[in-house]
Amino acid sequence: MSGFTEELEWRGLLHQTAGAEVDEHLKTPGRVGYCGFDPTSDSLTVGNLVPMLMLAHFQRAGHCPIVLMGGGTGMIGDPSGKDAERTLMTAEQVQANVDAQKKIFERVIDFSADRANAARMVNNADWLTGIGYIEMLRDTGKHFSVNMMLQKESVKERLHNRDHGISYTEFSYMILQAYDFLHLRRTENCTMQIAGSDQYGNIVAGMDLVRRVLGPDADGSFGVTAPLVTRADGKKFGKTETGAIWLTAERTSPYAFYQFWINTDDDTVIDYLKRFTFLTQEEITTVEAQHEEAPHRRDAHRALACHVTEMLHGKEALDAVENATAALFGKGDIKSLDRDILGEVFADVPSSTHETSSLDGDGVALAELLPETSLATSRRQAREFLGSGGVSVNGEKVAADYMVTASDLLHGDTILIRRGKKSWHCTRWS
RNA sequence: GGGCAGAUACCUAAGUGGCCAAAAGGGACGGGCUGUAAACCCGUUGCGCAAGCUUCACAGGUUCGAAUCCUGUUCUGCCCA
Repeated sequence: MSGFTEELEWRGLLHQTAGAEVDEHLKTPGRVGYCGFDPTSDSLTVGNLVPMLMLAHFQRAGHCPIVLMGGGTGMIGDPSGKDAERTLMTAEQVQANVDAQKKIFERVIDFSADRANAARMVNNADWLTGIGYIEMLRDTGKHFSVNMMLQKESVKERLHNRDHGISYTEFSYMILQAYDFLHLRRTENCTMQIAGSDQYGNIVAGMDLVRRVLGPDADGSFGVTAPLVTRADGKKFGKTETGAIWLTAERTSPYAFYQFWINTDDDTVIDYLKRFTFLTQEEITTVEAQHEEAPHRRDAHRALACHVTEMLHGKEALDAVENATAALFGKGDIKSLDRDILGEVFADVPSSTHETSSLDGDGVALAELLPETSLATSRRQAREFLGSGGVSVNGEKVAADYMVTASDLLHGDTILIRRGKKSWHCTRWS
């Protein structure tokens, strides 16, 4: 086995390969492989992390990764796995999203030019938008059999779905993606396509096109897919009650991001370490042993959250998040934190502002304050939480009839309230 | 186009004149046990301190009284064409 596929294999990132003798092909360093990403948003989610990391491993194995931004195909929309027709985006929107996503890729893959196998980023809008319709039909469409296209799972599903159907536009998506592979083969000598398992059909379509156009004598082309990431409870990976987990701080704070990983199920945490970090097999074995020996220390969870957070948000953000975590969940005393640390720790926590004057005299009943925060939606609910002893002020549990007064202020302007074990809210007073 | 069935809280779903703010389960949330787990146990789950108020697709009507009966509207599913 080649270094690349072997690496993917033990990490649980290898689902299928396409093309004969992939391993043989990959024994020669400097091969070129690509993976496509959809610029339908200005960010990417943890679900996109798998193909990103596959490219990273491809690069680490000595090959040359290409990130293909689907600026052109993104204007069409892939029917795979979508139950409804996509709304089309404007060229400007797509370009803005491409620019935003590039920053994320730079965190995971090495684009620095001085490296021999530096990663490159290309945008298929550059070649797709210039092609004439007649040209496309003559040179490319010719090689596709509609009968075969109708057999594809992604198309079939939509064909049988009377409510949504599939437009001619989306039906053509496969041709465009196949064309990408051919184009990259011609211009970059790219022989490899990497993607999630749902893209297998599209990869094969691309390989077919390359073979038909370049002839059977040309060097082969290949594909590698990763399995779907699963969760212990069977729910979709990367989604929480509050929504998807994004890879940029603007959409998902580093704190929330870290929390997402640290809350990983015991049953999957080792799998995730393999898939989402660059830790070596030995390192993971060590962590696994620690985890089995003393699960309450949560070494595996911490290692996972720590590595992934550092990869995407940097060391500085990780430090801040770990400080915050220690203060919020550890033994740390909230009251003794100095002003700057406090500000940092609670930067990502929901907050609200209030009039300091209302704290004068007897102060304000906590039952009345809670509905004004993110912690309770009504007074009734607030009393419920207070009654069951689920609320703390500045880290200390309080009674149901607790009155918040000026003496609770930390550094003169902040009062921290916690509901339950994990929900924090920061009230600021002025 | 014709016929039939349905629309109840976050979801599934009971309720078919007063005892209904509305059963049950799931989910979610709080407490306990723990490891910021899992499993398990307890509790809460329209608003209000309360009297009470606003809810059962929407709009009217019958009645002392409606989620429940009547009329119309919208939407959904199924069957025939």
